[in-house]
Amino acid sequence: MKPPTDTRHTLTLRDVSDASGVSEMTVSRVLRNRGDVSPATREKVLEAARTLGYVPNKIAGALASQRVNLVGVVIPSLSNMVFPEVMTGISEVLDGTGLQPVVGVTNYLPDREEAVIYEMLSWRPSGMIVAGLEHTPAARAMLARAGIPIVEIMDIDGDPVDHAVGISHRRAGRQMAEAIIAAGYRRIAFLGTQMPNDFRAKKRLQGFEEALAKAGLALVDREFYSGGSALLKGREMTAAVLSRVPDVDFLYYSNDMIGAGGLLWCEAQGLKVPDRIGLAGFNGVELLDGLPRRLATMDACRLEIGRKAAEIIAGKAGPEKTVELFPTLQPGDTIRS
Amino acid sequence: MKPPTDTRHTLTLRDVSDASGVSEMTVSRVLRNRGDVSPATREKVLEAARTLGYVPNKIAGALASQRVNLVGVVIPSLSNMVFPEVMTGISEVLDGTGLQPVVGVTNYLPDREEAVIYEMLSWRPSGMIVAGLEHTPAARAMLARAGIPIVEIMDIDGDPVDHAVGISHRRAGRQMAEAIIAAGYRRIAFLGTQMPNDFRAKKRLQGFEEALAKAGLALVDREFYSGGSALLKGREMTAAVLSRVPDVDFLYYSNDMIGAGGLLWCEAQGLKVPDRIGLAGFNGVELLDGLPRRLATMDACRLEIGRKAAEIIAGKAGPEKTVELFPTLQPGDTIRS
DNA sequence: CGGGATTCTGTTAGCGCTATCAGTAGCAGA
DNA sequence: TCTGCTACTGATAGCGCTAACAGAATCCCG
Repeated sequence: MKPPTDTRHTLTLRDVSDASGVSEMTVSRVLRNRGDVSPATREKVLEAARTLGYVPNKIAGALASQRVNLVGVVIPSLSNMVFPEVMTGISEVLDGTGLQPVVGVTNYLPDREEAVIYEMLSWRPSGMIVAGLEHTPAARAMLARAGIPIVEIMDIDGDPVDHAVGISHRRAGRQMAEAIIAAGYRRIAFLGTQMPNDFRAKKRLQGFEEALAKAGLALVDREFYSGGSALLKGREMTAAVLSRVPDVDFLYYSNDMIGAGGLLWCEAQGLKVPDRIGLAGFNGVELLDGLPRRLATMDACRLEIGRKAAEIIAGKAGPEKTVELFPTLQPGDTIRS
Repeated sequence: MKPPTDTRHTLTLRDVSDASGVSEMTVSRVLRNRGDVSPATREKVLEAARTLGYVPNKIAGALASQRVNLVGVVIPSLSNMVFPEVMTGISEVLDGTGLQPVVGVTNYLPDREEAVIYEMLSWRPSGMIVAGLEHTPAARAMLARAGIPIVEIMDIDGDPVDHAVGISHRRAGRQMAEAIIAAGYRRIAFLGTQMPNDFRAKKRLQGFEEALAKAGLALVDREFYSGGSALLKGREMTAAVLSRVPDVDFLYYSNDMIGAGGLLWCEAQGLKVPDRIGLAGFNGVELLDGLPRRLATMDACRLEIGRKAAEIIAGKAGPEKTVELFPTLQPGDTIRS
């Protein structure tokens, strides 16, 4: 066993093979734990690899074996609490499988999404998990002919490329509206993000308005925002709505953060919640547990979505193409009962 | 120009070359925008690539060119607001450069970090950005001999492998303590995470206690938590401290989320903030803007850290090995002035 | 109008690894 | 002793792409 050659070129299998006196092939086998190698040889090789500080080149390995242990995950944003939790679910399941998630962020921009998908596919991952069902035609086409499992997550109201795991946002909106109406609220306003490409928020609003219409009602006001601290925006928007429509009796927020901001504002104003005014959000974020009063919400099954999607990629799932999850309404303390 | 061959094998340069009647090399040149190609040929090739739906194989390209446009980013967690903002800074700078960040999450586990670093290095990225200065010896060694720029971020109190960009957490803790003492508080408690591997929180506490000691003071109480909703934990811990030490007059939290929880709790209890009791957190998270009263905090320069780190990787920075940033203390409304 | 530059395209030889198959021992059973 | 295994190791041939150079075609200017 020769001493480590300390030249400055990056190490290859060849260096380990030289150092341990066996063929490159045998080193490769040891390092991948594949095929039979005698314990003595194995030890010798590991020792050499360790002292050299050898790190295999997966690029070459992947090219040779036509196998890449990467799973592309394409999501719109990391800064709202929802996707990190999806990631947690994905990691949990992938952890044992040798598969590794690689995250790409699109900022809700379709062109950016297309670019990210292209970039990821060019690394020939073993699977792709993409948020949403709406993509550019080119992106859809690329995914369709990639020849790997594709899972579109979060939403099932639409036509998936391959697999889909998620909830029906339209139905979620409808359910919330029904609960609100059943609780006797009648002058209802909507407060949400001004994001042309947040299709899921849009579908929730659609479902919500459908259910209102069915009950002969319509939104008495709506208010949109974009950017900034969601909590703060929630306060501001709530103030705006209440000054425009003082007798509004329910505020439906497109997400929990602005809802929480609204709730804090109402409390500070001394408005009686949920009697004088009711509130509801969407997502079921953990943050709500810490608020003085629990905001009504609907959990989006984020962890479970991540898990199921990863199971499909890992080949641990059944043959169903679409997995629908059912969010539960958490009435909290902001809808009267 | 032949019609697309619709066999089910994945496309290669060869397919595009066949379809467009030029050599593979020329196709490669067109697709990478490198070298001179006549406009006519270029158009022909692009057309063929487009209709075939060709996606280049970066694995092969990277192996051949010995260049990988990936930057490994290793961070402990995605679920606290701090790292997403660092990511934003990184993406901002990397966006124009052709470099792409790849995120790995360690959950504050050193062994996990070592594994993630190994995995990433095996893809031969162009650079690595790693949170923190504390790593396993093996991880440090791998980074040191990877032959690529390494940037350790967030913290500069220690010995970097290569570059470091961050703030001095020890100093941050000290500064906060000095401000608190100057404001006349004397019975000070600390509330933080029970994470043996959150070295930065630990350093802040050290600095904090040093400054207290210098003023002849010591913490009157300390309370730790792990897991769960930070906001909720903040409430619970605050309640616990106040019941144990009723005359405590300042609460120093290791992060803004638990601080916010504590603040909400104090308000709900009718405790006079900041006269009866003062509060401070750490991080400067956007969320605080939405609270009824602004928590005193210290921003951690997250965006700027991300930007500077990316600039170093992209070769857009000066030669300095360590970049120290200086957080500013934001007294908010929870320290008396 | 010829030498040399310029523009464009093709040929060749790997990048560092793994799949595949071909050995070489060693050993049990006939 | 020979056959037939099993256990182990090595030689060879790519994976799909790009660097580097070589050649062909065109152009420029004195």
